[in-house]
Amino acid sequence: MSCESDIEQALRESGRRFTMQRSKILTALRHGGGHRTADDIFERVRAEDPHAGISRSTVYRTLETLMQMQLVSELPGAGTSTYEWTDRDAPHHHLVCRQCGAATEIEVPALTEIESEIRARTGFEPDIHHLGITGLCASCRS
Amino acid sequence: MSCESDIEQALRESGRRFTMQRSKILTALRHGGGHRTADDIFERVRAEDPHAGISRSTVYRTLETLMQMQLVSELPGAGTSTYEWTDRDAPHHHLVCRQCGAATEIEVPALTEIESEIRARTGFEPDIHHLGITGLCASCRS
DNA sequence: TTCGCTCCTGCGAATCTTCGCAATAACGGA
DNA sequence: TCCGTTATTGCGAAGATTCGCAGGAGCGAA
Repeated sequence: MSCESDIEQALRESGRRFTMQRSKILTALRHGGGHRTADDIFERVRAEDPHAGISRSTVYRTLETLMQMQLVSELPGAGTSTYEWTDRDAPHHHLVCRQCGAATEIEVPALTEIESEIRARTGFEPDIHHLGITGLCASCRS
Repeated sequence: MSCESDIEQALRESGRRFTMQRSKILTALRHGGGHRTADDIFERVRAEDPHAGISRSTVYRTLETLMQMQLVSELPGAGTSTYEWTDRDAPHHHLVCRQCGAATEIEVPALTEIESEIRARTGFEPDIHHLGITGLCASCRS
């Protein structure tokens, strides 16, 4: 799932359509790196091609769609959420400090077992690829 | 942490103040049961005593404060977040379907081990009492 | 009880996000 | 290539949440 045509196909297979707007949002998100806000993406797309019409609604709706397809994940933050391209090969989680708001990434392989435990017990298929875990960071604890 | 005076003390000990507004919000949240939206709480407090001034801002700020104290937890939802009183004696998590939005509760004792693993590895003190896990529910899978 | 330091609150404005609707455009089939 | 179906878009409005500021009120100390 790295090249754009794969995504195009994934969209088609799920009965969705591959549009110019989606393509640009995708690019902005994947090549923008790291965490981006919806507005960030909106401005980035608009800056690249001022003539290309794009609206904030579309950005939000596209992000919603990509999240449903598990290609993108959201990290709720104070005031504004950020979005991140999901790299299936390097699943990681976020530790978000409830005091200072700082977010750091972490890998927790053990969560995979919990994933299958939940699936077996409830029939619910959890996406434990990208969890937002709140807590108190090391520096705020002191 | 079940009686109101305990909460009053907890607030004081952390340098905060116990106010009329906080008391009412607390009551609305604890006796309202289950998941409540901010607006829900606002209306509930207002209905109980129309003369008591209370504003939406205060509801949001109080919820923020109570979350920092880990007395309340938030469950982000489509369009509106809901808040729930945290019962330390019965920790549970939420499985939220990314398709239909349905949320069910579940207990996952194994998460406790992960909690200490993260603490040991990073110095970050995670709150794994109340996780929102997205995924696909049993009925949406078929 | 009074005083003073701060934390809290209300208000209104700003921001972020969602929604409804009519117009548009993608995609499969003829 | 042309057409019809229907997902998607833009727009503007509505709803949800946060923010800044000035006034008000807790709570500890005297």
